[in-house]
Amino acid sequence: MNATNPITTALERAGYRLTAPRRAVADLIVDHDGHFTALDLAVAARDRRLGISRATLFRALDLLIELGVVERLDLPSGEHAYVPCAPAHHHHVVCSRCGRTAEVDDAGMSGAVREIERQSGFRIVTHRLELFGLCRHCLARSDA
Amino acid sequence: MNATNPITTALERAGYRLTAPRRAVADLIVDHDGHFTALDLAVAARDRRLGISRATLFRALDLLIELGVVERLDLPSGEHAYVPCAPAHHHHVVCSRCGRTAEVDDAGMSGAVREIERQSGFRIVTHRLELFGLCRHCLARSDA
DNA sequence: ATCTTGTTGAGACTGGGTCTCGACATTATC
DNA sequence: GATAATGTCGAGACCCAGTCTCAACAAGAT
Repeated sequence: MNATNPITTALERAGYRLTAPRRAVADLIVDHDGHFTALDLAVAARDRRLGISRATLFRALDLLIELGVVERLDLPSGEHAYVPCAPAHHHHVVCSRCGRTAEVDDAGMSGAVREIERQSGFRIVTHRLELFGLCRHCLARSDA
Repeated sequence: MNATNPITTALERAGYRLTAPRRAVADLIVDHDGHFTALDLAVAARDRRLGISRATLFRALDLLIELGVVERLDLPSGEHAYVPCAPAHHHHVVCSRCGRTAEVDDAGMSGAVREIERQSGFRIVTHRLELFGLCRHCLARSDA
């Protein structure tokens, strides 16, 4: 999976050195299906004996967030999680059961934002929308 | 400000004991203008020599969140903050400069949510929308 | 060969939040 | 009024997230 890892490619294209630890973190991330916490990553790294320090792990995450290929989520529980994604403005739909995520585009949000500016008198600069529910897969299973 | 503190009233109405520490936390919160962090509260409590332990402080916060009179915000920086609010579904607009917040209602969000359900195939159960920008006050000041 | 710069691991540190435990107050029960 | 059950409390240990510093090292530039 090394050759086609989109995270690795993004790092390379942005002019960062493609070091072994960064490559390893990128691989760990694409191997995850849904979202993951910093601890998840650390445990996975330890299990595979990758010898990546916590500092490096967080540094790599920061980098990937900056590049827009990973985003931080705030789960309703208050936990922080990370999710790999495409580097464009979008929102995340998170399955509360299995953790899978999907990205959705604007979907009429910009209209809502304008309405909110009118209501509040604020000038909105940025916003974050996170949606939680059940994915197709878990829906089908819970029907059965 | 004791008699009319809406947080105190909410606690009372929900059947919780109105103890001194809880009353104190409620007062600290309404004395804050915008959002505040757990640390802010702890420091304020220490400054006023209220003798409230951290555990009690977090317990009180949990309670208030459960009652819906306080909500947890996730600032873009990743910090957790709390904000007092009305116990109905709404969204928060946060001023990035002064921390003041406003509440806004649905504002066309339910339409957007339906559209997102269609796009993603998820059944959305809940969502969180947080908006960041400049409040009227800070806008006026930055124009000058 | 040397210098600069980017990256790393180790480990200390801060803050958020939870948990346990023993003490105490309140309320209900006898 | 005595007693038991329950709610709440403070202290302090504990765990996780994330940041920071520092010394070592590797790669590329000169």
